[in-house]
Amino acid sequence: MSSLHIYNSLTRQKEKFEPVNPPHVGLYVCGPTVYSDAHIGNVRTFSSFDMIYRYLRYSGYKVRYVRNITDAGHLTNERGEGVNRMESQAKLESLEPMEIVQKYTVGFHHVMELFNTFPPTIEPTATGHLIEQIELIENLIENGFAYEVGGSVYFDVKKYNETYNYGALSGRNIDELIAGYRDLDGQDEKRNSIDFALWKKASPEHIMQWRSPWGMGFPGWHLECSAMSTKYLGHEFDIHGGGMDLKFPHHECEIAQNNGSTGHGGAKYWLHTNMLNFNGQKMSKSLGNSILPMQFITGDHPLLDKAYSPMTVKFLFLQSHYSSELDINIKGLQDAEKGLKRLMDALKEISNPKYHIANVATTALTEIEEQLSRLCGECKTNMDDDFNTAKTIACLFELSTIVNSLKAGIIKPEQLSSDSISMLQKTLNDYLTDVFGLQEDNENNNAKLDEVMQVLINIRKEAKVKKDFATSDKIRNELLEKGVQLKDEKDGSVSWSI
RNA sequence: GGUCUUGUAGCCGAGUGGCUAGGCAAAGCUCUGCAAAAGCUUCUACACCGGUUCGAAUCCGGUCGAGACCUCCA
Repeated sequence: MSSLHIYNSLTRQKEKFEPVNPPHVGLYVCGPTVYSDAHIGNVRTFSSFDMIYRYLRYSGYKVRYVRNITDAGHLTNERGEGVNRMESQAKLESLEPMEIVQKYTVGFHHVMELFNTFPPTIEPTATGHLIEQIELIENLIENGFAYEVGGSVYFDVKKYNETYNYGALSGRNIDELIAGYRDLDGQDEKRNSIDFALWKKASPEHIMQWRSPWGMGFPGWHLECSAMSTKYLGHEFDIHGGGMDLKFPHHECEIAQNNGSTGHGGAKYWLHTNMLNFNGQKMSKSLGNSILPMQFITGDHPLLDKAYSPMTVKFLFLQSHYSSELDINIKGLQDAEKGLKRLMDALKEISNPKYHIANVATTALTEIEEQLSRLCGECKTNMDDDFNTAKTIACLFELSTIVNSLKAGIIKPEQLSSDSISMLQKTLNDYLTDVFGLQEDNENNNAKLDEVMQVLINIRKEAKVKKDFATSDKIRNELLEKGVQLKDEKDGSVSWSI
């Protein structure tokens, strides 16, 4: 079906992508915890997986894309007294926990829509799958990989490691982990410091707690993803993704839970997207320097010089590889804005019907056609190589140069058959629109505004005919001050853009 | 401390041992009433020191620097 190769974190090498059950592909991505606003780093991760989802579909796969919503809250401190995140934030804001969940879920969806990402095909919540999670724990206890102590249940990592390899994904070994934990106190109930909670007993004041065979409590941090990926994608599925920061312990624990309960590790391929920095500094909730997506869009942040559209930010992401760390800064945003405009202008230009006239194909391909054909083919080759969007974009820029040369008359229409023109248009459109999910900022697509602009353009045209350049320049300059740029095109027409 | 990643031209950022990444910026030219846009041209780098090789940005070793995870985070 395709020659896609992806870098598998589990094996630490690039592998040919062979779905368990083609043409179907199961994709699971660890979603957000909805107890605060999603920040721009979250958006990078989910945009990356959106691109992956889109490209898999574009390649002909039928994808079930599951991305969870974590709404149950986790321990802030696994060794400590078990503060439920959802609950503490709720008290702070005097809201019901589920109100917070609702508020931030809606906000998250809104942001993802602004960034033009597709919703997953299933978006399960942790609280909606407590039965499955409890069943999973019972299963693990039965299989001897979990033990109950005083109303809590822990995963027995040492026991697990006798049969499986805890650390296969993250490259850690349990002896070192135990050694590393030694100086930390409060390992009261656990058999070993590295054991992790599957179910945590809740104290009476916890608002979010549920009935279980071990008493009232709440599920452990890693449990929901195992339960829900198994439920919707099966014991063995194709791709599991998430941010690099989840590799350990979260994904390592997930694999352990999967193996311990089903005998299978879950996903065949593990993908990790890398972190986003701002001005060279790590962006994180704990450092308090995270910029919210809406702040980019409004420009309302002391570190930003102006507003940047979601598409500009997304394009900046796509210009680097998903597995590379990316530093976001003003210069980069400005560059991305210009670069994206160049590509979108080229797409708009080549979509003009005037290029799509029946052109007789010559028997031999012209030099330009050969170059064009090569570039279009390379887009796929590059994407098949672990979703190399940066390289693909480089090809698209080169295709744009062909479009612009055509527009400028440097390349003559005779040099390109209508098939070549179609291929050029299709490639730009497919990758920009379908695979990358980039779109025109809708300000440019207002019909009424265009009518108004035509009035101004006509007045200016008349002034120009009369050689009244003072008036014509006044119109152009004052519009520019308002952020609208007029361009006198080669063919005598005038175009405008915001 | 442990595990891992990384160091590429003014900036960002791809790079499969030998062939121009690309974008932005800068300079020149062309086009234009002037602009803008666009086209062409120029600027050609791989932290440092060794090694392997006919040949290394790419592989290996070391040094120095940066970062991530090990603790809530995508």
